Amino acid sequence: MVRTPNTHERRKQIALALQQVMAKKGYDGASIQDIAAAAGLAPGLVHYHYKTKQEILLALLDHLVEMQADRLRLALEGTTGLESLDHFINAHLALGRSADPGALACWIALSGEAIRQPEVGEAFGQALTAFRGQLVDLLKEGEASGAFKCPDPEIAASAVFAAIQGYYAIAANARVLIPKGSAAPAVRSMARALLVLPKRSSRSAR
Amino acid sequence: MVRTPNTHERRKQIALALQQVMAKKGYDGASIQDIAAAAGLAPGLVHYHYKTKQEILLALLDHLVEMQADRLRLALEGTTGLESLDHFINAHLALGRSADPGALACWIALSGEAIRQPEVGEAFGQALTAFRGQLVDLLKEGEASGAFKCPDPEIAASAVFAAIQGYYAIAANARVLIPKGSAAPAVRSMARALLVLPKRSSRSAR
Amino acid sequence: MVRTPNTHERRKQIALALQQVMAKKGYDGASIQDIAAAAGLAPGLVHYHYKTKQEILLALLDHLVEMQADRLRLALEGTTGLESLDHFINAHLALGRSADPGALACWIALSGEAIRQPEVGEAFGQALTAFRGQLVDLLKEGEASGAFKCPDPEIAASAVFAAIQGYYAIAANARVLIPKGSAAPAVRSMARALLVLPKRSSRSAR
Amino acid sequence: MVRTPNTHERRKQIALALQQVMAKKGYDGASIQDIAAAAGLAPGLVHYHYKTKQEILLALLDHLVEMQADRLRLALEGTTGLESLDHFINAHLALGRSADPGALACWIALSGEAIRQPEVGEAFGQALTAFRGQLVDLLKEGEASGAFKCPDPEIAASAVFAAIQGYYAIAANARVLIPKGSAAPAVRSMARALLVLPKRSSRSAR
DNA sequence: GATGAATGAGTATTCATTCAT
DNA sequence: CATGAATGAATACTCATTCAT
Repeated sequence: MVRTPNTHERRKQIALALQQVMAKKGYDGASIQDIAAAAGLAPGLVHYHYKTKQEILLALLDHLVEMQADRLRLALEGTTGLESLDHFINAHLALGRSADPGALACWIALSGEAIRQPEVGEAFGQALTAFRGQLVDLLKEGEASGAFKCPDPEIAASAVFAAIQGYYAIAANARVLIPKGSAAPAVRSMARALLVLPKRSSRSAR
Repeated sequence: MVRTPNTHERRKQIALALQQVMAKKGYDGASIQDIAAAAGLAPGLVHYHYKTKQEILLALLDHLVEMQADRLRLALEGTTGLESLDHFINAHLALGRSADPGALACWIALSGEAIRQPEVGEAFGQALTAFRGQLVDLLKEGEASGAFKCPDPEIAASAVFAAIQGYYAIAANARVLIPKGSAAPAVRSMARALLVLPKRSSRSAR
Repeated sequence: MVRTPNTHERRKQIALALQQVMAKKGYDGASIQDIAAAAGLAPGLVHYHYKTKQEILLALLDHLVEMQADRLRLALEGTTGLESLDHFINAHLALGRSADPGALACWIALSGEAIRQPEVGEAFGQALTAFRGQLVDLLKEGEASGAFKCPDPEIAASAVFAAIQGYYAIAANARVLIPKGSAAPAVRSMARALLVLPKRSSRSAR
Repeated sequence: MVRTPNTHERRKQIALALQQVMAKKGYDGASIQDIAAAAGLAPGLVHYHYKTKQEILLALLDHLVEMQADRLRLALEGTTGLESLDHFINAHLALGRSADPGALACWIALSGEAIRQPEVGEAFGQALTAFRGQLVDLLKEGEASGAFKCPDPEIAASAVFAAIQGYYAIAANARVLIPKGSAAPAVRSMARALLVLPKRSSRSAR
């Protein structure tokens, strides 16, 4: 387990370098030389750690998913019902404001690569599925706990998830179109349209 | 009258060939040779009609926008108030089902190119801006006509538009995640959460 | 003789367009489209009047030679002996100052093309030979008329001609290296070193 | 010490290959493939060592200038006054006979490229300026040492330099026009016309 | 592990030339 | 004569991948 402690580090280093370069040049535009330079490594070393360029992309996807999952775990900790839902939305829409400025651009670029590279497509699809799955679970739990009713959790989860992904797309390409700070509240409001809330708690969360 | 025989036709032909190829291979993956082959033309001819590959992409974007605008015009004809809003949503979410099968994939690919190619970014941003602008107008008109109240049309328009764009992203990459036929109704429901409707018309349209 | 009066005009027009473009972009850099544009003609028309691009170059060479020959004829008219020599030098070194600003650059470019294109090489060599031949004749005549003695007209002609051509090369690439107005007087002085003048006429001409 | 194994060598190898090809096909005619083939290298390697084709041309110019400078240094060693001048002339006019058979043709081709490629123009102009500068210095020293008087070293240097460059141009394109072995003596004679020599040393050197 | 030189296929773009109208 | 669309070969340059050291 402590064998070649370097390798793991190097791999992450390279994946992050791809993120950095890809955010500005896209996947095709990010040459191995670019990546190596961004990582401060010799070009030959990249292919020592990754067999192909695609492998780096998949590793980056993993990394992005993990980061997001961590953020989610933290956000959902100790929450239930509506609060869980709201925190899910908040955590996701924090992507644009997060530490990695290129993560958003990479996500959009990944979405494009996913269409043409089957392996990427599958991995990306799984990531989407997993996140949406959490949302479904969360809605079912909310219903089970009596926090709210949700006539069709599958449909509701997809809709909320779509709203989130859509804000990503707009934020990446035309940030001006999103009034500052309006994304999360708006999605939270819209989400409520897909639930039936008990009588007295109609205020939006935070 | 036969003066400019076919140059306009050829340009459209080439742009459509790009759409066809790009849907499967992405923008970078669509070589000029591929495009020419898809259009049934000699490779050299492509650059006779378009100076650069980017120009073809911009022409394709124009085409996609026009198609969508036509669809919208048709859908909005003679409608007002809530109906307008619903038809806007329906028309947009028809993209996936439309005649051009690759249009959706191209739209996602375009969104990626928009990030790295400034010219594309501007054009794509303008397209987004224009469509969202229609939504804003529509909400303001609805309010003016008393069909509903909309506390903040800018925010509401962005949110609804995000949901639409998000469905695009999911449809392109993980269609299974969207229960058949659920997209438009879900967005219409969510839209209502951002409006204040008069007493008795709370059923969804269409 | 009056048959297709247009053709002759068109050919000259095209050759001059080549001169114009070639002066700035060189021969390879001058595309048929460029030439056509400079001549204000449709691209297809160029190949109607000239079978190949090389033919235009040869025509341009002819034109340049004719222009220079005209200038020479004028300059040498009614002169003899030393005066002829001096006027030959003056006329040639006027090239840089002449009406056609690109002629000099074209001449240098031609000299480069002459090396790789045999047909151009032959034509260019003939042009050089012809001009130097005039110089030889002129020196022989001067000797015959007793104006001066010239031990070896072949050698002297080549040397004077080289000096002239060398000024072309320098003028085209580093005009600053030539003190204003110094070229012709310097060559005239140098030429005298290859002659034996009678006692009292050692002043320079013009 | 074995750290930068061969990159410098490769660059020279490639530049010399350009010289070889360019002498016969000119600069535009020398394709990267040609150059690689002439150097016995894989095509891709050329662009590994040089970013652009122009860079190779500039390297070749440097090489040619260095070769010539070496030849000059050797020729001028331990000489003064008239002898220096004569050796300068001799050394320059040895170019055609030198080991590199294509050097002359390349020089002419370079002169053409210098006109249209600004970077080449500057470098070529600097080379011309440097060589002529040596001539100016040499003339001033000769005057300072009392070997001869030179009323205007700037003008004289340009004239002698022009004669040399002119012989290049003629040698490259119409060698027959130069009687064998006549170039250097002729230029030496002409050079004297721009000097005032002390009474008794009117024989030519070498 | 690490280096950087090497490979060779791939790509956008240019262009002389042809040709139907 | 004239047009401008069409052709297909050529070219500089890029790049993922390999490999000797």
